[in-house]
Amino acid sequence: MSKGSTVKSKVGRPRSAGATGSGDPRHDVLAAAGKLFFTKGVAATSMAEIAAAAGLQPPSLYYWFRNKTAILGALVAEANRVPLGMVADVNQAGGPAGARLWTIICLDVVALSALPFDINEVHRMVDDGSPEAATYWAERQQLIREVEAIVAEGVTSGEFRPVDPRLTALSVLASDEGSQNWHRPAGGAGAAPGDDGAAAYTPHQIGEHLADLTLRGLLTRPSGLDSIRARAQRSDLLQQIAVTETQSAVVSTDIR
Amino acid sequence: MSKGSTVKSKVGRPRSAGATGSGDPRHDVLAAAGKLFFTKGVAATSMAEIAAAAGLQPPSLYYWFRNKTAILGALVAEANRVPLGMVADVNQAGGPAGARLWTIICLDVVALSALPFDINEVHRMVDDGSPEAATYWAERQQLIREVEAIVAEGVTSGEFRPVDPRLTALSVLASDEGSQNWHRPAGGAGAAPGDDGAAAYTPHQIGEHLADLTLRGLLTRPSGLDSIRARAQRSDLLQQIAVTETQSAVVSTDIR
DNA sequence: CCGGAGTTTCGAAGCGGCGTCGAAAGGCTT
DNA sequence: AAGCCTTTCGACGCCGCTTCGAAACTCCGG
Repeated sequence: MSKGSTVKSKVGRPRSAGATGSGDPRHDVLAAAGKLFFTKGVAATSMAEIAAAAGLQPPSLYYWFRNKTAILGALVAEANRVPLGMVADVNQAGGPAGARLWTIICLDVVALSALPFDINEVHRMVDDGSPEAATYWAERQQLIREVEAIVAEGVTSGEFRPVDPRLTALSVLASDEGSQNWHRPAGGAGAAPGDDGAAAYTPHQIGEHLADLTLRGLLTRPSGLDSIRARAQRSDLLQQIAVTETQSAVVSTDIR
Repeated sequence: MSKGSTVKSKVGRPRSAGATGSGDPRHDVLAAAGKLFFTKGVAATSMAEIAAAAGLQPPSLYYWFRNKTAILGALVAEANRVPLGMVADVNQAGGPAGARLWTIICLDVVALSALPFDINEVHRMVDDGSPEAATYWAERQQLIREVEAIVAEGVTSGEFRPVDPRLTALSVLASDEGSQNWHRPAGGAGAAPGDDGAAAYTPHQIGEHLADLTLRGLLTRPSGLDSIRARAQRSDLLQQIAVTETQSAVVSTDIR
């Protein structure tokens, strides 16, 4: 076994079509799959299409990935890890729970929107017993717990109303995940067929709106929202939004 | 053509298995499909399984429904119509925009939770050009517009902060649709595999929590939330929740 | 009682998607 | 030159949705 990725190797049977791509077939497959998942949706994308886009015949995909779910799994790995890392950064930066939560909501919306697929579609495809499914769900549970902890902290400090932290954390993530597909080409729930939809809004706008709405709903002293926004904007964490936005959609960074 | 539904007719070729069910095959198919969609999810349910549960062979399904999407479409018809009728009722009952919106959010969560399938799964399956898809999306657009109108009304009256009505309406519906699957048996995003999940909460609890959070985020005078809750609880509209909850899941009322 | 029309069901088969198997076609090492 | 390893592919099986045409029965008119 080897699968010498990131190395442009000349070993192995040559392709029927001339060699195309970067020299790292695994990366090419993920890039092709991400692009197709983005434009057509996951279920509507066939292995044959992915193979063709990657310059391979369909069976060759199974040398690099166990099955279609594994391809999705490799792309999905980002889906929780990016927000999780973000939460860690925000927590390390410190500050009141309100400011941290505001930043997290805003960044989470942008991060989810930047994914090459609708995260809701993933929740249905990855419900088998595969290993990547297990890690995905475990990481997602951790993300919920992290948000829950921040909410709980805000409640005990008196910064937030006495809400149920777990329920609130779930609500926050549900909003984020529900809004991330408004601007997708393939039948988004907001940008429905035959309608202008919500494509007019940028992920950044949506994130700020959602963060405002949620925080104002939580704060004991709603007038504190302005200072929270100010503090969050000052933090350089929001600068990363620009980065995340540009690298969007098409899996430019290599998946690992 | 006839398809004499609701009539227990003795015409037609007899079934290989003895005649089972209510005498209305169309209804039997929908009931069987609803039950299976609920327990296994839509994608994981095969036509053969639906046929078996309805006491038919697979091809016979296509006498009553054009295809699998049509079965889903018949079940989905409720998904928008119930909330739409509810919004009409609430608007007719009158009162300030805040109280109406609170009731709508709460009822919408309960109504969506009572559906025999995950509405998010529908958003992906019904993106073809079929007629029931068109009506579904049209009705959904109308639901968005109704909520948007209430928000706009609250904003102009000064009851709500000056938010973007459309963005807010989309956020509200996104939350509702994101939370409706926390208590489903088949891989809900909240009640994830290998975790206690959010199954502990009833749809009613979730709805009230979401309504509180959203309304408090919108109200110019957050302290008004208490009176809104009181007013909403007084309205007999909430009594319908009990009804909706009992008739849940399994498509007891005949679909038309 | 007979024959045709209408209704409902089914068996056989097509098609397209995912995934497997074993072999083929190269380079690399000895 | 002879293996060995890596990568790719062709042929194939299986399962899902769906179509087609015929079968099986009732009903009704004569």
